[in-house]
Amino acid sequence: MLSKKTKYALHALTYLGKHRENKTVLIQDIAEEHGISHKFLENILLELRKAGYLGSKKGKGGGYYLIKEPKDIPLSRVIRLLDGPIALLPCVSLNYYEPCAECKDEAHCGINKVMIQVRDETLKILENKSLQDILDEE
Amino acid sequence: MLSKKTKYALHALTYLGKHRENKTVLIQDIAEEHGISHKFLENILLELRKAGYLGSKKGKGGGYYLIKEPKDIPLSRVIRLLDGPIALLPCVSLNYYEPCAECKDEAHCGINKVMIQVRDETLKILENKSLQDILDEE
DNA sequence: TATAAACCCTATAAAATTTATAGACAATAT
DNA sequence: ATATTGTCTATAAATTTTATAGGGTTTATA
Repeated sequence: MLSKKTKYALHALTYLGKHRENKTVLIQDIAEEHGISHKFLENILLELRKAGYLGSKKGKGGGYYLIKEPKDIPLSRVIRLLDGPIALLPCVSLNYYEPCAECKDEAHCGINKVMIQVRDETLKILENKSLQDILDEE
Repeated sequence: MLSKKTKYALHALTYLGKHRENKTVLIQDIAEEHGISHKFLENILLELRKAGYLGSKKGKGGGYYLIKEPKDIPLSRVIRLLDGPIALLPCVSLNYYEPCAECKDEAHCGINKVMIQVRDETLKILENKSLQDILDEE
């Protein structure tokens, strides 16, 4: 399951995607819309900005806005950013690889091999779904 | 990522699958093979037995053994049993459904709709990979 | 029939992670 | 000037995961 962080990130991105005509959107507005903590959301939006998905403007009249096209924000990226690996095991993660302590010989581990296949197929799904797909459904 | 519980379960199932000629296998043997806690693994094997994947025999000469064909143990089942939902959000889980607090109107939530698609495609993968596939790779 | 081996079961503790909060700081419009 | 709004880092609270503990029950076998 996705963490609340990722879930809130998706809601925030969706909200921003639906309000692209506005120059900026307040954290507060998104937080209120979904009944989530302003401060918690703040940290999430900050991460999204640092990752290059959002722009921001400080001071009165400030706020956040999307700086990428919704079609260029795949779910895989959002999940990796906030939740970490998409792979089911550390030993098959492309971006967060770590060996599994309990595995003596990764090269001959059937679990490893199968999980690589699962990872590749899962990635295909999550790379092909983007914020645009979410917006299209709203 | 899978929990250690699920990961250990997969290792145990693999071990049992590779030792089907033996009548029984000791918890201790599996635990030692992978350097994991005997007691922790005990609880996991118990769950696998209660779920109908393993049989056990008490007393001297006892132990665990597979009672299902490896091809009839899909990854989806093992993951659900030990880790819970496969769906990325509670609101799209088939087996562990719960509404999302921050979502006002599930029927018109694009995130919900897209996650249903992701769930269905993910399920296809995990239902089609079984313990047999792991064994075939060893 | 005594004994040791092995799983059964429930409870609890420890560790790690996730979720949430706090508060001082910086930029900007008016 | 002042109020507004994002920035950033630290810490606390809550939850979940991981691990341990220990007394049962069953069974083979000497």
